[in-house]
Amino acid sequence: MARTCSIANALEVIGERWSLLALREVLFGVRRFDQIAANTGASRDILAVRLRKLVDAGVLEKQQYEAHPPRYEYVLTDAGRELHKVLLMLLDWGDRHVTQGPPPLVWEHSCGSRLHADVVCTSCGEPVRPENLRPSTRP
Amino acid sequence: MARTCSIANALEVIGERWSLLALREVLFGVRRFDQIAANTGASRDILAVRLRKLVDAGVLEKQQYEAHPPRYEYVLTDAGRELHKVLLMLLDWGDRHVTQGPPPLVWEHSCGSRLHADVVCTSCGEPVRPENLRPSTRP
DNA sequence: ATAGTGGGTTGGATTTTCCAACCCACAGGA
DNA sequence: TCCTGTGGGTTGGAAAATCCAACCCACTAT
Repeated sequence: MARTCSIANALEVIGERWSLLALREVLFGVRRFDQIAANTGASRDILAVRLRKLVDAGVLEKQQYEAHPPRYEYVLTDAGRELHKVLLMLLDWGDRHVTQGPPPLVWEHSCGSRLHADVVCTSCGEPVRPENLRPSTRP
Repeated sequence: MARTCSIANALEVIGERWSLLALREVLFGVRRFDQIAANTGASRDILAVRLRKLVDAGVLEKQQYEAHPPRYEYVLTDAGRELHKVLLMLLDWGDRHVTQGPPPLVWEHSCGSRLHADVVCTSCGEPVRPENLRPSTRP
């Protein structure tokens, strides 16, 4: 039987094609269907399916911003905002190991510097390195 | 035109179905085709395609471990090992926002504690929060 | 009256994915 | 010798997902 783990569970929600790119756009402040479609390159029908699923999963919310005609825009829930860590790590990995040349997009941190993020162990404060971790299943 | 960014580039390499689960297995020390197939649930033909792509992309390497008959196992390259950060953030997000009940799988850090990771800004050392970052395109 | 906008939905073609079965080279046991 | 098992795949055909262009509807602005 396949291993149950929260990576697999997370990917059930956000692992389909276009989902993470749509969430990137919303995190960047793009809220509207047409702009999300244009900026991601997703086809409109699939994007509609993805956004519905993300709303159902509690990652996005539809907010009405106009009454007549009714118009909605997409905003992140708390759960959606927490995805910034996943996106940041993906961006970092892509910059280092996939993208040729300088990064086409950088993030700025409120401290004023261009953002470069480390993953550190909450207990000991040390940066996490792959050789220092191992999986263990719960009893 | 769609936005170019390293998130999209990264997803070109590792964003297809089963790729990240296969990499999770290799990071966990599972190296062989049959075991990766069993632990992920991927069908064998698709898994073969994914592993080939990951090898071509420089994320995995095939290493011969037996001469007659020739047998290979999959190991991570440096680029592949760097994906532990992405997987860790996905696991954390899944634990918090998708998985019901206690996490089915936890990681232990070499410092002895159950791993809980923070993302911190390399410059100022503060934990990164979504409201403190914004995208900026390079000139 | 006409054009444009926002947020979709529809139909049909194309691509992916799934699944079970098969293959091949070799090893071990009866 | 024959039979069984293992590791790492490949193949064929059915089922599902995706792509694309076109359409729709309610409204606003010109």
